[in-house]
Amino acid sequence: MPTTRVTDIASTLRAAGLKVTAPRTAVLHALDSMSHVTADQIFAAVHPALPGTSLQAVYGVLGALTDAAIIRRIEPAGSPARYERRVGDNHHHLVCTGCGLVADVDCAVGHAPCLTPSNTEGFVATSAEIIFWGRCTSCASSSNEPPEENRV
Amino acid sequence: MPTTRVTDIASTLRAAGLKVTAPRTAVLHALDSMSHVTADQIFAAVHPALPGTSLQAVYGVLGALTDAAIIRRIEPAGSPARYERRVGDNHHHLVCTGCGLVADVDCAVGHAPCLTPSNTEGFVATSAEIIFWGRCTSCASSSNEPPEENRV
DNA sequence: GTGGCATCTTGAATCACTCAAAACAACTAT
DNA sequence: ATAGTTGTTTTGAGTGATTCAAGATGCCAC
Repeated sequence: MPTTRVTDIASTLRAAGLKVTAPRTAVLHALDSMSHVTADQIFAAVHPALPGTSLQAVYGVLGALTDAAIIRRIEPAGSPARYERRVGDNHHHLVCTGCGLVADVDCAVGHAPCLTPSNTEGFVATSAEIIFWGRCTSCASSSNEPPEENRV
Repeated sequence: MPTTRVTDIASTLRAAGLKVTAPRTAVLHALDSMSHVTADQIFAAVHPALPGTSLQAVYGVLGALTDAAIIRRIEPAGSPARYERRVGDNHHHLVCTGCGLVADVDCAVGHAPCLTPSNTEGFVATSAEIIFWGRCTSCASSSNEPPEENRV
């Protein structure tokens, strides 16, 4: 469970062998209150408190944190990459075809049942990624049809 | 099973209410011999026979065919969109993290077992998309580690 | 054969992201 | 505490994939 305390953020970074910097702390802090957000949204959240921070720095931070498995990157079709702090469990995502909202889903049956194609065609599969496409509450009620290919 | 005969391609298009044009026929024909290919690759395949065809036309054709559910678009993270002619069944994909190769996988357990989050958080899920990440035969044997983040 | 409208061509623009060089700042060792 | 080393960030530019727009073309219905 991620926490909001700066000290913990610092030790998380250090544990991964990463230097503790203001942009990194700010990005991780922002990801505690937002989830499934884009680099732009994170930048917008971080910028007021840390006006010197550049968008490229945010990209760099997100890349480093993703490589270190501190955060997870998800890339639904038609959407810019989104990031979340929940890592290490096998959970999946619901994506609204109307507004692009993303929600978490725990794998319904514990450990991935149909998710073991193992050696098909010589492939060695190492992980499975599932995206459920549907409509979120407000999109489902507000309009029955998506307003003109309003994709993520 | 898609067929190669031009007549059948024409009737497929007409059945979807689409006009039968040279670019569309050529794209569908190309997709009979290639699968999981990018717009660029399709353009390259189509261009020699139909030199007047533009890349934008290929994008347009692919969009129209995708909307008409004649072809399927898959967008693995980090890869440009890929297209395949196999539609209407629930099959999924293996993507090689080394070279980007994509292979089909039939859902191992018939009808999507862990794939029914149904109404989580008010979401109404309509379809599930699975991507298995792994290494293809040649990438698995040629090198044990991916050569420097050689992502799709 | 002709008209109407979908489709294609041409050209430009956008979005999300990456690359590169130089300035800077964390951690390490003194 | 201080200086050095090296990883990060800043600034600025560039790229790939895709989309947008205006006008020309050509498919199909009549």
